[in-house]
Amino acid sequence: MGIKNLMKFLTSKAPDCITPIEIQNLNGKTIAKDAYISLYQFLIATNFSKSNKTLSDPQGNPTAHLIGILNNTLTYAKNNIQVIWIFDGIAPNIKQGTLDKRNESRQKNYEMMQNAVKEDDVKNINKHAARSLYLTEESIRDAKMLLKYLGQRWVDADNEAEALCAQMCKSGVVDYAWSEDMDSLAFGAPKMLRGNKSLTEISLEKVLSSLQLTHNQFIDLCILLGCDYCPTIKGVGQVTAHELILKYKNLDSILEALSSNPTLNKKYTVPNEFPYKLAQDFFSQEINQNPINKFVVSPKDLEDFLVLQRAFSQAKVDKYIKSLLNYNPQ
DNA sequence: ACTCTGGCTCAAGACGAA
DNA sequence: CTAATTGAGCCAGAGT
DNA sequence: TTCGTCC
Repeated sequence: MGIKNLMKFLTSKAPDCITPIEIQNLNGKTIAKDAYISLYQFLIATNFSKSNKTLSDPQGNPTAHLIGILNNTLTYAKNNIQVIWIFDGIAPNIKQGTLDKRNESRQKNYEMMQNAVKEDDVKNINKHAARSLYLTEESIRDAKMLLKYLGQRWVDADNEAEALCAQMCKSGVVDYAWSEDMDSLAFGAPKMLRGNKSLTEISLEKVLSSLQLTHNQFIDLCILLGCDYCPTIKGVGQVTAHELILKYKNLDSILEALSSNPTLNKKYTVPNEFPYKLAQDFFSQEINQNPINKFVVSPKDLEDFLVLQRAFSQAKVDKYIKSLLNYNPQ
């Protein structure tokens, strides 16, 4: 996932492009937020790392991600920040192998959990429950429904949410692309945000000026470091990758140099399958901007859904709605 | 001496009562 | 046989 | 600041 070691590399080679930012300083700003990454964080943090207990309603529908959305929305509303949640569409072919593998592993873990349940093996139940965690269609539907009732905005991306976040930031629809994945920079987001409670801002302009690279050269650097869409050249890590690009200007020339220079060729071995052009195209493609779904707060729907259908405490939901309306007058 | 790699370990969200 | 997350940080070890 | 709870 993401660009391998990019954060580490930037921390050492371009420290001034990374700045901690207080949420108060985002007052009036708009953010495109990668929804799946957030929802997974909520699910995993709540279900996996702590008690291994799943938060759900009596019917077994997960609710951890809904709690996350509620807290998140209120925090942003308090600070006068507009969020547009971006949902992933169809995964690109280039990534399908990884996804299949993940799904298979989840499925297996789910079966193992069922077995553990039969044998009343608590330790294994927890273990495999955690590893079979995934966002179901129903969970996503719930999440979108909740965002709707909360008066939030969301967009379905055709493909990678990450890419659309970056595109929206590039085209000025939003001020920031929020993601944990450093791919956003490769996709060209001028400003990205990471983190939840303690936020970090990363400026693409500063990245490029510190590293003395154009954006296309930066994309080449990301490919050399390692991304989801292309293997890496063995022997080339962060330092060498940067040096090679500064010296040869682009990936084409680097490969040319490697193949024509026996010494270099021996040192750095390019894999047989090295579809770097596909990766380059992928990072620099124009993304279709799908329509933004926009809604208004609906206290009644919120109560029906959360209290009646998902077993949230009436008192908490009331309190929540009250403060949301307070910060977000209709 | 510098760089890359692999193996290891740890934490993983938000709130609020105490 | 075989089903065990992801990433980040840190350190030892190997390659140049 | 820590720790239990959120459903």
